[in-house]
Amino acid sequence: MKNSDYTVLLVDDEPDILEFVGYNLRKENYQVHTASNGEEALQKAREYRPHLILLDVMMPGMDGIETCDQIRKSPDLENVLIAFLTARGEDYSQVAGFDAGADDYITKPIKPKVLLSRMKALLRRQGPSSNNSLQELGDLTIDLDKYQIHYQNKHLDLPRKEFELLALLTSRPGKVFHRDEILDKIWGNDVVVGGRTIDVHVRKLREKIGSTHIKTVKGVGYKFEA
Amino acid sequence: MKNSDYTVLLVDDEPDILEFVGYNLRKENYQVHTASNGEEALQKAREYRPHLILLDVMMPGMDGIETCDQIRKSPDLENVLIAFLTARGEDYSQVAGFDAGADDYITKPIKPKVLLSRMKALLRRQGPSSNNSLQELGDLTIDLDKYQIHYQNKHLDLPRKEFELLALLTSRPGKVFHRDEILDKIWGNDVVVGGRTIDVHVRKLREKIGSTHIKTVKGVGYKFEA
DNA sequence: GCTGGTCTTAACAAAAGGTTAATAAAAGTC
DNA sequence: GACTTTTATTAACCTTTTGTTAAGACCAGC
Repeated sequence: MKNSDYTVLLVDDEPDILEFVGYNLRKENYQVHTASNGEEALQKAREYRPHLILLDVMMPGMDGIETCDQIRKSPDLENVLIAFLTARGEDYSQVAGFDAGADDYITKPIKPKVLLSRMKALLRRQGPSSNNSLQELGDLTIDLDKYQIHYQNKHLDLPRKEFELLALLTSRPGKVFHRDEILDKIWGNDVVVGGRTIDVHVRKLREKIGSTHIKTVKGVGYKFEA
Repeated sequence: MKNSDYTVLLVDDEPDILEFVGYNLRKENYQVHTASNGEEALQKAREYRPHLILLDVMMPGMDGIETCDQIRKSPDLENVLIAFLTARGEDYSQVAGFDAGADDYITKPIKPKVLLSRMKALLRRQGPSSNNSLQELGDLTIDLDKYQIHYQNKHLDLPRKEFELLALLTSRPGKVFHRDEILDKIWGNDVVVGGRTIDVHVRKLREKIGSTHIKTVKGVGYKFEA
């Protein structure tokens, strides 16, 4: 895996740092995005899915620790690497940082060689792993491989039929699936089940992911809405 | 995973350091072994298979960098975590250390809180994915070459089928493998075995590595979870 | 050909999931 | 507003799938 395959999100409120570090990273062919505060960091992390986030601790508004916390709480981001940047010798925040789930801690003033070495070590350890069987729908993430969904920061295993039904509906958000269509796709043409079977599964799903997502279209069928 | 599940090898030529750091680690319930030079470190690393080696850089004879190098060259040890201990501000050796394959770099004087936090971060990250013939999954290490696993500080030889099954499941942690898929990959398309064969192997595995790791997804198959 | 571990099978037990049926509620029709 | 049709909700029931066990078949190494 080459450096150019890695995306780094650089977060600092000082433009000088963004420029200096960004320059050094780009020189090594890393894909670099920047943010200058915690909120922006979260938003860009979701947008660009970086492999590594370099996160300044001291920032106005949401500081680095809190940002890190938010990231770790977000199921779709919880596996990203996070390295803090901070002034030397702040032992307390160093500990707090690791407790918040940081993977490394790099002291300012930043020396490019040291930074790059540490990054290499971190990224090497991470190894190549990516999950593109994920389907993201707002607060709901569906992992087709794992038969698992993330909802409100929780992982939830679903029974087979429920999962298949949800996966079907979410495969084309907004589209109404006729009851017959659902029966065909999930039960098969030949299998005959009673009229209320689908409803029961829908109900169980609604119990788990809230009743707003799956909408009834009377006389027709069901649809998923984000 | 508790601290007491982790084995740490502490290497320094100064007895004071060994005692001071050793005391602090043991207080946190880590399993600690010590060595006072590079040769001893290598030998004890092979003997105890630590999760983490804390390695002083400046030592008489074989220094830390070279020791690290030797460790990384040794196939059975190449995946162990290594953190260097050294006096502050030696940037050159810091870079050299990472180049030699270190995972972290901790400056003396050592502050127990900082050390413990860094260790925690390192050990936590060890969990997901690494790509050699050794696969590390938290408290479980799978050695594809040796048909052997390492679980809770013990080496365990597994029968072929059990091992292959485990290796398959852990090749993509979290992914559900359908029973058909398992049969295909381990028994081959053409071989026909009875319906309970997989279950029996799963049961034996669970007997050996605990029942939490391998999860049943009813109607679908099995998955491995750290 | 023994021998000891490994693998498969078969029978039964247990669990989990799926379906049904009865009833209530809601939406559509006239 | 009364009637009809469709969907929601329950909980009990039943089916399917998996867990467990022990016995015997298999196979490699000696």
